[in-house]
Amino acid sequence: MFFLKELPTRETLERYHERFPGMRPDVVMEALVLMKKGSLLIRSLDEYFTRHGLSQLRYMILVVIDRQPDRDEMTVTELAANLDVSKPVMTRTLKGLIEDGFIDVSVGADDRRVKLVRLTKAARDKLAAILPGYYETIQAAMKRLEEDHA
Amino acid sequence: MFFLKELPTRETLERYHERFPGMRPDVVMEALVLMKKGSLLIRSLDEYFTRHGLSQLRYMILVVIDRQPDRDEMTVTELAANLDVSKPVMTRTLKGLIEDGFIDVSVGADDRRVKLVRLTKAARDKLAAILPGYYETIQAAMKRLEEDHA
DNA sequence: GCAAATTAGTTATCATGGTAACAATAAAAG
DNA sequence: CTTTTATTGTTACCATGATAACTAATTTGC
Repeated sequence: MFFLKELPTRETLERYHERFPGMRPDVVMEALVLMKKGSLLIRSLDEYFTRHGLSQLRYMILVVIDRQPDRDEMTVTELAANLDVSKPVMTRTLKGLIEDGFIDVSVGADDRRVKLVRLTKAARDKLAAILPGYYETIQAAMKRLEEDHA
Repeated sequence: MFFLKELPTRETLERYHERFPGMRPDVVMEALVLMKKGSLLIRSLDEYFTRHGLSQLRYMILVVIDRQPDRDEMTVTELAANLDVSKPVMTRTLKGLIEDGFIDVSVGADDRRVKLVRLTKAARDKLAAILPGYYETIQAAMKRLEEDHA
């Protein structure tokens, strides 16, 4: 999450440039805008997911398993790597998805350490139901960003 | 935080466009890139702050109080509003800053409900020590983004 | 073929975001 | 003035990210 309701103005950054000559106002400004816009977008999506009993990560897990071209199951480690979260977070989040009936788990046939994670029909239905609103939410948030940050 | 190590390709989004005609691939693509870039930037900065015994929010609190043109103190509510976090989070974070000797607190003279939050010399020193590396970190992260995401 | 090293996943604990409900104080309504 | 309403900041608790340390299973090296 990035905060700062009001970013520093370009003038303020120019003034800082005198104290810190290595600081490039245009690059820093761009970075601040990026962080702020990204955070606002993420916040909009989080709200949308929460309203539908999911979260960014819970949703992404379902999508990533669903979008695989060849297989219909993934391991915990694969999911963690694909979604760039730690394995303990993945374990905990999957536990919730199992409890909610979105995921089935089986033990790997040849490697009994691995857990194979697969979507239930409920998950595929959920995804289909949620996707249009997901895109709408993104597009509405992007429009707001353009208007505000213009 | 936004995840997804690999964003969907434009082609994948075009294909989704057939199933969800309301979805505009260019807008969604731009949003995904924004969230990802913003998250990576925030992550870089978080690491930098952690290495220096701070956090995004702890740092921002110090900066925001320091950057005020006319006053040298702020209330808890003002800080929470300026930094777009809830008041309980502000209370807890200030507590840590007080323990670390970065902040002094006094009770409002005319309104005894408010707490006036002021920087110590240690905080101003910390800010001066940390700012150059803060800008370097941002600029290095931006460079990485340009290279990777080119 | 067995000991050592590696890997998959979990548990325990911390950090840091949120909301709900509260006490103390101030402001508004009568 | 006194009662009601609103505001400030806190406490208690939940959600979701992280790391460290663990168990169980597999692989590697001799």
